[in-house]
Amino acid sequence: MVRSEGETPTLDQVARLAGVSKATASRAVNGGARVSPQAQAAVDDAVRRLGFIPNAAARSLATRRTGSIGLIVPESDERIFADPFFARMLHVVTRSVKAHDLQLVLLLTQPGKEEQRLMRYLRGRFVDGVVVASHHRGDRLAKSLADLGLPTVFIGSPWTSTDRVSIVESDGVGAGRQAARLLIDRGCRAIGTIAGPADMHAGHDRLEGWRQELSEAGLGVDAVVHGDFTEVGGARACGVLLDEFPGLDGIFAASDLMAAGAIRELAARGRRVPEDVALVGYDDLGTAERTDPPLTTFRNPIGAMATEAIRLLAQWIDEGPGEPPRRIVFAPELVRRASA
Amino acid sequence: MVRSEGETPTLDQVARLAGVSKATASRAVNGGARVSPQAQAAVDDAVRRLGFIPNAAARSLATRRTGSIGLIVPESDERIFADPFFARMLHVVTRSVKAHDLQLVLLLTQPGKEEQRLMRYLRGRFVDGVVVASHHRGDRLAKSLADLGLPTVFIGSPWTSTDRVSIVESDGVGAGRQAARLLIDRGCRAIGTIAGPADMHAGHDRLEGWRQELSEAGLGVDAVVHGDFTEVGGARACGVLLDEFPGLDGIFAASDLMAAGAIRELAARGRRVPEDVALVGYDDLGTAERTDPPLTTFRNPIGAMATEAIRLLAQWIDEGPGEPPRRIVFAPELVRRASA
DNA sequence: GTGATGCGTGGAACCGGTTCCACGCATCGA
DNA sequence: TCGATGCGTGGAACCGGTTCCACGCATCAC
Repeated sequence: MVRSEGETPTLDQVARLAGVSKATASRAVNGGARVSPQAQAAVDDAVRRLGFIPNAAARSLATRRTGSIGLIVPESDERIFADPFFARMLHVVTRSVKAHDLQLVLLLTQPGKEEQRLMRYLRGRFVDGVVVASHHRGDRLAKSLADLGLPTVFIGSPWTSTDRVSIVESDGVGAGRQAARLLIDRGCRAIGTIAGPADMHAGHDRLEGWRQELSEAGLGVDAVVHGDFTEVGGARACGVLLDEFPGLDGIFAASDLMAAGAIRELAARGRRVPEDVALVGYDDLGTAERTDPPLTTFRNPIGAMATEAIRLLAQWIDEGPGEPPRRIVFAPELVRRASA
Repeated sequence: MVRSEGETPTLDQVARLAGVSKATASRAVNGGARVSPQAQAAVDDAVRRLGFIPNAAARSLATRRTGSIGLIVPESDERIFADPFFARMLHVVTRSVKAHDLQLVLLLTQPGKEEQRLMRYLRGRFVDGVVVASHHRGDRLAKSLADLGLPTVFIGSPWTSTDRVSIVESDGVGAGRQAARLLIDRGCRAIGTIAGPADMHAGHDRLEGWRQELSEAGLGVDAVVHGDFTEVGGARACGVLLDEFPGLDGIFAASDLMAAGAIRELAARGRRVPEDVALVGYDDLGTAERTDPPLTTFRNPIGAMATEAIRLLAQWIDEGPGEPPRRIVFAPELVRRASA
């Protein structure tokens, strides 16, 4: 390289070395529409010789684009790391973001807390848009983001419904119904559920579907305990459930991690799965195959949701929201194993 | 707010509304050195009324600062999520970065792969500096970053040693020595080790210390198997070790996760811990307390290292590297529990 | 009363790109 | 031969801030 140490070459230098104007150099660097082959070659050569990389800030300032998007996860980091849901999510998002040639900025925030700080960051236009995963009831995030006019896609429906953000979600109600139906069909008559946190849609919807199906079948819907999507919480919830409803013969847990906890608790109390109590989980992210017995569960379409979310966001950034913002629903797929 | 929807107010508008020049408005917005109380008040008021937030790109362009730093983790995402090391690291880094009023950009890359893409990003000056955690032998990262002139702090020593990056590390050799000494002192005479990956300093150093201490004590140093820092890998390594050296009465595992695997394998073979085989781990990030028996281990000073790394980096960004870049070593602390 | 000092201020240059627009030139159909 | 067309090009404005510097004015010591 020609340039001296430490100095970052500018487009001006490239242009001069290539013997063209800054304008032409800029065009050549960006794909080269309306640039003659000779000019293109000269610029390419100069870029190589100088080791030129466009300055991000300057480019952002002119184009009003940063080329990066934020992933907001309003969740404590303990949960983020404990729950395979997020690992899987991050994995897919990372890959998908690369495919669109974007940079991912991970924005971890405690739910509800530090919203000021986050919004200040977003107002500074550090990112072109955001994906929000794991929304909680109290959060005013959806409205704040919409007010900001920032392209936004939620994975999982936000509580404060607004028609100014796009949403990608899975059919939790349908899964809840299917789970209940499956337990009913195998002969269970006293069916309980370990629901997710009441302040999250994922918890709410699966519970709602379970309720609907049982009600229509004329069965009781009182055996409900809310867990926190962790294994320990699942075990505890299962204990509470069994104390109150000793005759339970079927349980739907809103996540595999909680189901795994339930299995432990059931084993500790000498109840066999599925002979004494049939168990259905939700997620199918590895955990379900490793429990004993392996869990009958629903495959959470995280991959599809995350991919679609990034696609929608990229499209929105490029072409506008496409009136009105979209809402896309994926159906979780039942995976039968031994637990029910 | 006065402004119309969707339009972002600029400093120019603030200045006009406050009846001062752009220059004065800028000074007032940034802490207000050399600004009269009246001007300050007028600007503050205008900022509030317009809802002004400085445009990040423009500010970056002028100041040559972005206010964000990158955390590079050259590791597959499975490991990142499986190993509590990273969870803890990310937790501390996040908090520490906030304290310095910086924004964290998480840069996950496969070790060795995609270096082109990463370096292109970094050359674009999206971040003011980087912290690198978990460096592998093959990576040319240290040299590339140094060549770039980007403020860089490694957590854990890089292989390609260069004096142009700062390093924060823990004393792995010392820990290895202490572990060996402890096993010798409790009477072990056939001591093996499940080392970390040979391509990582964390693996190499702890092994080296173990070797030194045993050699000086006149004991054999042949019982070495390399694991991959995972639980499954630890169990497998332990199996190999026991097959080759059935008389083993002490093992030093370079991570608690691998030690946990070793406990499982030992149990499966009917060997009691610590009666038949004494076991020392490394990390003490929760895993060690939950094994049966609880592990004697070393507290990996991740919190201290991460905090110090961010502090060094922030200082470097503000005041230059402070000839020459620093190297800081923390001593892991022995935590005695039941396994040895 | 005078010159030195210092503070608050605004004009203007600057950071490093992108893009509008006008212009010159070659090509083409009539 | 002439005017219309279109392509490649460069000058210059622009994105939205920060900061250098010169200037006016009040204060102060002598």
